[in-house]
Amino acid sequence: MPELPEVETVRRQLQPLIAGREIVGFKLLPGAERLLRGRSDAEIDSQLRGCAFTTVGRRGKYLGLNLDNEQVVVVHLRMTGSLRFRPRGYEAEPFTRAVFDLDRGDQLRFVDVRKFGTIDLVDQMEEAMPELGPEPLSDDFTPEAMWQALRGRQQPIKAALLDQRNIAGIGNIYADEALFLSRLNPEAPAGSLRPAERRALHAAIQQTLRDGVAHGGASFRDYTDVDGAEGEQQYFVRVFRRTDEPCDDCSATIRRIIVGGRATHFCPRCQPVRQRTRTVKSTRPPRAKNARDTLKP
DNA sequence: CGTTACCTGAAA
DNA sequence: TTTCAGGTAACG
Repeated sequence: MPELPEVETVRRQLQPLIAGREIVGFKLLPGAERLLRGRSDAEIDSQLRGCAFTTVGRRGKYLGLNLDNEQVVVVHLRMTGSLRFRPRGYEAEPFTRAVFDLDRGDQLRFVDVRKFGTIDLVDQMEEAMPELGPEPLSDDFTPEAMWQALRGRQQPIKAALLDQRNIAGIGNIYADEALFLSRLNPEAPAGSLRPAERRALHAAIQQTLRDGVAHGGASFRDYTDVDGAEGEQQYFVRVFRRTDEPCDDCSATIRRIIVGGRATHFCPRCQPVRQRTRTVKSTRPPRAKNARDTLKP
């Protein structure tokens, strides 16, 4: 469920709540063994006990809860995970899979209906993550950096945006929204974007992610913040899960198709399939494209 | 590259 | 009863 804006919202809320707080215990609830990828909660508990949280970082959709012993708890919420900070005596919640017991009786709970989420304890955050593309809201995410990640790819631009090795943190909501804002057809080959389209996409990615953060993330189904409250971004989406509604900009009917195995929402009038610029003059097969543009760096 | 599996509950 | 879901790894 949570994409970059949702995870960033959690990061911002969590840090002041847990910074300086000591962990007095960690436990896994029955049936949630996969959460730790095979490690036992007894092992994690013994390592965490007596440590205190310091800062909270984020890379893509991963959260890094830093500890004062230089280790880091890396959390991925996947589809339905959420972290809840709850004061002493707060009622139990369904689908709680793991609990960090803190000093003064407060708890940090990992709640996750579908049990896809993960928690790792490592020395460096990178140890718990695959290779990820650039952070789309960082200073070094320039239009050139974006193009470096997408050039030469034949896959649909929608699929390329969802691939965390290209750009980190974009998921299904914000991919559809960024493509709508930049007026790009989701099925256009990623490597086919022209310079003006690249600039538009780059700006749209940053705008849609920043809007998402500003509205505290999108709660379509399961996402909640550390207090269990919903975000507001679902009220501002232009196409996502608005199938058959009229487009805000042109009133054409928003369509839903499957791209890269994921539901994809777009306006067929605002985001048309781009016409080929070259006209076919003979039956001779077309020449190969510029080799530089088809080679992966 | 697209498809399937991982899980479980809500909505159609 | 069937379909669908803010994600990703492992398939073929």
